[in-house]
Amino acid sequence: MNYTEIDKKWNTRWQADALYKFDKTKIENKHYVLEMFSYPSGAKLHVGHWYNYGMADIYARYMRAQGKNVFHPMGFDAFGLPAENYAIKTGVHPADSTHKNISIMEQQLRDMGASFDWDYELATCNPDYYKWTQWMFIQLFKHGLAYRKNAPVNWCTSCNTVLANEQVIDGHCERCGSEVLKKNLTQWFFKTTAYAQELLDGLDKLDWPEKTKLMQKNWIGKSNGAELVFKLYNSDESFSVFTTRADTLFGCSYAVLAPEHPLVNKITTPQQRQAVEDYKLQASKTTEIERLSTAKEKTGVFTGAYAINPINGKKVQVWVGDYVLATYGTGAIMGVPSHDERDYIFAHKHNLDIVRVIKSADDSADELPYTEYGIMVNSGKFNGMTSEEGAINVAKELEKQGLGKLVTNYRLRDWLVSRQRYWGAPIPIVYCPHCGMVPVPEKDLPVLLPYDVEFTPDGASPLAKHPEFSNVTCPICGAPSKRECDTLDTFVCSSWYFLRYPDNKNEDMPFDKQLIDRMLPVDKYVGGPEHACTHLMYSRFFVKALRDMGYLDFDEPFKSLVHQGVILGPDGNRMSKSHGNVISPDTYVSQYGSDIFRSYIAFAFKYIEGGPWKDEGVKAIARWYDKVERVVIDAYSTRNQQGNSPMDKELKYYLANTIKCVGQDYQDFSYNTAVARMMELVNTMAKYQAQANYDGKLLFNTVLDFLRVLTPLAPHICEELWEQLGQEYSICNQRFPSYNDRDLVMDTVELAVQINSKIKCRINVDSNLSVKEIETECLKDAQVIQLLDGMNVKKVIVIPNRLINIIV
RNA sequence: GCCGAUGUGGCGAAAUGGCAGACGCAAGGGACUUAAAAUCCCUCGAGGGCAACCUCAUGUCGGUUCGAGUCCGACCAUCGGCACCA
Repeated sequence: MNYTEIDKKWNTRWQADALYKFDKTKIENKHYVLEMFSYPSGAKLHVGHWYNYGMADIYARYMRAQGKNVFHPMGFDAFGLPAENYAIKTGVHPADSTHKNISIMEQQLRDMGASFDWDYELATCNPDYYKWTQWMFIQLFKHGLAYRKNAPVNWCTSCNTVLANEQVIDGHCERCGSEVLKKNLTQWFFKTTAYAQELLDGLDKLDWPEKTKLMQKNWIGKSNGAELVFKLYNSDESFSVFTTRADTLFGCSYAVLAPEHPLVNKITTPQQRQAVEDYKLQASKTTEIERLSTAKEKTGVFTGAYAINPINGKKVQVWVGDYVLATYGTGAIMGVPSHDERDYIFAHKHNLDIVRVIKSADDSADELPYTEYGIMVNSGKFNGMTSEEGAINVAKELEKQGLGKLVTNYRLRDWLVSRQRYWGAPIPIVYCPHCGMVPVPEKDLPVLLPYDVEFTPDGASPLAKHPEFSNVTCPICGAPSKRECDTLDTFVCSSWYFLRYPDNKNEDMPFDKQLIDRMLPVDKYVGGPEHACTHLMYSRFFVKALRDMGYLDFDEPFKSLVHQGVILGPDGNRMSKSHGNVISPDTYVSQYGSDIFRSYIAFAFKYIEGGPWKDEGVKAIARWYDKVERVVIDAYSTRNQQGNSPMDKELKYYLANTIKCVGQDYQDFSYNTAVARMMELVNTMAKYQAQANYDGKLLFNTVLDFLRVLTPLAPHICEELWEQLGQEYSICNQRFPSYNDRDLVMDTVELAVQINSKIKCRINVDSNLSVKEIETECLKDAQVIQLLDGMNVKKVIVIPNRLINIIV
């Protein structure tokens, strides 16, 4: 069989016949299968694409064969830095390179033979898409979920743009690896923190990998504690600190404000001003990396001011220190050196008091700092209380005096969405000298991204250098105004694309609510785990926000999620040009065809784990398909042969077992075992054919069912064989076969016989015997009697279909 | 440092607490062939024994159990995530 020719033959026909067309009239039976869409790079599809799209296609085809109305769209995440950086390097405009890449990649994806319905294609860089991305922004803005603020933000020195918290990995830019600085800038944020609790609670109900849910949970970082008010000594000013350990408040001997804390300037005494100013300057110049590398060193400067410990009225020094984060809690902490490691180091270095106020229950482990929970001491009327009780009671006591309250804090920050780059969706806001921030009226959307822009990155937004774009009149009062010239983070575009697919041609709305409420959530979402705290979190935020604004009626975008593993280079490193270890699927596909290639990657790896590439087995899979062809064609030629064989029962068993196991495996993305089961069946069919005078009709029917089972994995080959067997087009419309439970039961079954848990022999018993009967049968067995040799049988454990354990 | 995952033949990997290594690859032997390819058959965790068989083996050490790759505890190694989050 010429596999590459049949790829073409059938793929062309399937596309001409629109075989994978989603039936919009039967939404109640829909099954939405989605793979994370891809970035249109100029390169050819790589092994990773095949691993993601090819393998998920097996699932999609299986669900089709189960009678589901499968919705399986594909599109492109087309805005973003690579195209822009490519443009800076080569001068090719991002719009041109992107559109070209999309058409190349689309063709490659079509050639893959996956069951996408291309009618629903979308690309986020097209105005008819980003019009609605902008619309989303405006809705969020109107509901107070998009806002602008000046804050310390992450600045990538090489990309010349700000980054979201989620895009900073170990102090480096996730995209280019350059160092990230903290800068105070006015930027746009989405209020993801408004949904912190719901994002956390919703995780329980999701069929997602536990690991991923845990990552989101940790990222959200809920922590219960208290805010306590410290009044400044001889002043009307005060500040709050956040703590989870209000039980240690009696041990507080100082307080620290973050360098960016607004109160620092107000309270610093003239004598300390110079030192504090110097310290602040130095802190602002520190990169994330430097802060991390000096993590253990606790620097700081005394402000000269004193505050009052609210629980005991003690006067404590107020310091500035960069180990306190401006962006978490209140940007200020109480220093309790005796019971916090960092405070301990800080106090030691700066000669501050260390007062023990918690004791361990058993008087052991009394070294300071003691950071565990324990019993309160030196704490006035709270003495003797446990830390758990104390943390709540101290806060409640202070609450009575208006000096404290219990609060919950989250580590999650609001999502920074503006970028100082060109190739993204413009933020639809106008700044009017009279009216302030004005959203672009919806009828004027999209705010088109102009083509003729100077997009060399120099830290300023490229659009600001385009006067026709940036100069507008205020939509409200008509006064000359300026447009917002930043663009949106591409993650904004990808946070709602799954909502657009089902209604991708809608010109009046981003999507029709009636439709979307029936089409969503996505039933099976497939993509890499690297998006755990970015795309997957942002999308959940979008759905919840849209729900609260009344645009849809469900809570979660992705009901069930599967992460594919990563196929590494043969050297065990991630495939990359710089490692020189990139494997191209094309070499294999052009030699063996797409079915054999995807069968190989299905068989050779555990799907969710992946692993280093190796290709020793590709030939073996090709050989296996040759064998399949031989067996199938032979079976066809003997289909009318009358006869019977002692193997009839065995053949039926293997068919039933294959149908059962492979169906389950397809559903579980356990493709390697699915292939193994089908190999067993083919081996059995071949063995059966070698029998004299076998039942040709039985074999032929077995072959037909086998091809139905194999189709999701190898649709082209199966379609070709199906035709050769004179069956009606198309096998892709055939139902997945069912099996008879009776066939799964063999007449007799071999059981291992253990004596004191050691296997001694095996016996064959009738498979429908009860546990009791098996025991009797076994103890009657001559071999067993001999092995027992008159020993005293204490107990017999029978595990049906497995073994018998005789305890003597 | 904290959280999580993983660890099984020469290799990829299988195993609802129940015969460890399914299914393959590679390797070796054989059949067919003038020969090769293809195909088919056999062997294939380690060690011991003429043998029927025996002993040891799922990172290490313990534990629970009639029975542990699987459950529990401690440790080691690798990978991933978070990391001054008060």
